[in-house]
Amino acid sequence: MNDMNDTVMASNFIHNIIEEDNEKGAYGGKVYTRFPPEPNGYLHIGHAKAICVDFMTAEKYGGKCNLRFDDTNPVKEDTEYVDSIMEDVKWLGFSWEGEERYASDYFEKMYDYAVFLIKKGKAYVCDLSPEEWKEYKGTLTEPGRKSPYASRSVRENLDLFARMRAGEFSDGERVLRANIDMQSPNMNMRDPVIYRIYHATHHRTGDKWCIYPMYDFAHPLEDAIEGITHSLCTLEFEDHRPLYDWVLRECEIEQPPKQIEFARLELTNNVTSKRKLKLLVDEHIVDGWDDPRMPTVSGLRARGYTPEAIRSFIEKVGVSKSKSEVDYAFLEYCVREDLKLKYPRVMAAIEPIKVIITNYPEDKCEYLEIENNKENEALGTRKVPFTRELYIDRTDFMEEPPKKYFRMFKGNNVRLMGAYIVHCDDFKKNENGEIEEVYCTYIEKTKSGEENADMKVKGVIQWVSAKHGIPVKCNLYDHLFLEKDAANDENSYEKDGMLLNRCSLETVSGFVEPYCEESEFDKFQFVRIGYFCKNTKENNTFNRVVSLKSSFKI
RNA sequence: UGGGAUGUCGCCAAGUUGGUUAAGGCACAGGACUUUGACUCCUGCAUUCGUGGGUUCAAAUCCCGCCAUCCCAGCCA
Repeated sequence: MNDMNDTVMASNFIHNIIEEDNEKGAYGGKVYTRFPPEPNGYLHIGHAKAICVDFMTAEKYGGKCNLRFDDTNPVKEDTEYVDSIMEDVKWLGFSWEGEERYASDYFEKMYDYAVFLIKKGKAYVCDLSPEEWKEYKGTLTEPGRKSPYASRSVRENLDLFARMRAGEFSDGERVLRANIDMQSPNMNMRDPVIYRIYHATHHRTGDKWCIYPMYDFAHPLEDAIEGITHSLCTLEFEDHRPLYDWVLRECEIEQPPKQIEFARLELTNNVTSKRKLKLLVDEHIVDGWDDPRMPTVSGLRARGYTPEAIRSFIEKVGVSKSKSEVDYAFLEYCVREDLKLKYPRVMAAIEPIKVIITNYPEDKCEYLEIENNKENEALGTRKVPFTRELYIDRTDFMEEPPKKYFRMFKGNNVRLMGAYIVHCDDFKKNENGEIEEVYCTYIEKTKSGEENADMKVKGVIQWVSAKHGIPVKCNLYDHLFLEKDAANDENSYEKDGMLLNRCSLETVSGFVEPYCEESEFDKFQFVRIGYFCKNTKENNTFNRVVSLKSSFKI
């Protein structure tokens, strides 16, 4: 259709379904979706997929998307989460249709529908306790038996249900069940509970209600009330679809929405379990839900990831029904891709080692003009102070270089990015045998534009003036590596059934270039460092994106 | 023989009204370029579509059997 110019054809089976619907004229060609979180926690990268799928599907077909808080369980939910969810959705760049919605706003209507079902003989009040119900409900392989209360008269059911609402019964004493089929091989269809009693204060309706609808009853009605056409959800609700359709049919909804399930997003070495993320916060392993190492939307934001990068990631991953786990490297690729031309780049020495240019005057300071982003001239230049004492990244110097190492080592020449070519003469170690200082001499007239500038050197490294550099603390990794990856790491340890990689929790102190007054440093968000990776294959290099925001946070 | 779903390169994932050599991206490898070993640019990377049969001139696509994995027995969502 409109993707002649799209370089990437994102795979998405939902599009096919919608296009089919549109051809048949279903829903009058309209597409109306919704993102329906339960306000009981912070959003993570997995939710980001749901958000993108819901909003982008609507966007693609010129439709609308609601934000709806599915607040049908007062004991689990809190307004605390509502704000953070709205903030995260907005940050991802989406606008929902009108005001945010709340399932609790439809409680009265839902109640009416329940009464309607009772009148049709499609729902009954059941007095069985949860324990007793277990015996009636059967198992996965054995059919269930009808509740002895299923035969109550409509009149009695109406009366009892009204009294449930009136608060005459205590929690758990009675429920309203859908009257469907105890023989069904689908457990969801064996007379599921559609209303239960909770004498609890709801975060929005307060004490107005003491009966609350169950998800399976409430959700299809919420969708119907809002005029949703395509109700997108994750795979585990596949078994619920017959019930979803049953509710809509029995409630005689005219243009019933269609539930479509897709696989949730899993990332390698990341957890998206609320329980585990909460553990990290509670145990102070991280500083909070928005710690830059967390896979939460707010964590990603703090880490310096852009909404554009996350959206493009979700699009590229595609939407299908096969359970999958996407390589974290793919997310990183999308972030680099988005950041590449967008932001100025500054130099840094994350694990610093001091370099002294012995033939450079002690009191001299040159301000060298360096491009902010070689690939995007529009980002201009900045002036970076160059002095006799510098810091370079520890990985850019080696006492005993392996074969193809062509950065700094004794006897070698390297280019200090944007500055001189220097010759490494010697180095000094401290009592622990660690490299303490490296001594170099700069080669004259090798600055950009000077006559010896084209002198060939194989290595180019980053540097920061020791006098001017700004100290930062930085995570060794930009996110937590958990579980599988940690299992391969000798430094990993277990915490409440969760494997953590110690390295991922450690921070190092380093330096970044000073902000230059004229250059509005707040726009310099990212430091890019190419260096020898200590933790993967030897001689392997990679480019790391570090957010200064996250660097300062720790 | 509970029910539902999924299985295409290390990771995602097109392709499923059967029709030449099975898209694309990530990762990886090799080369060119390079004042970031990045970026960019070339090149390579599944005779094979979970598996065994069958139908057919022709199957990843149709049929049958089998296997593997995931989900379902909350008065959670």
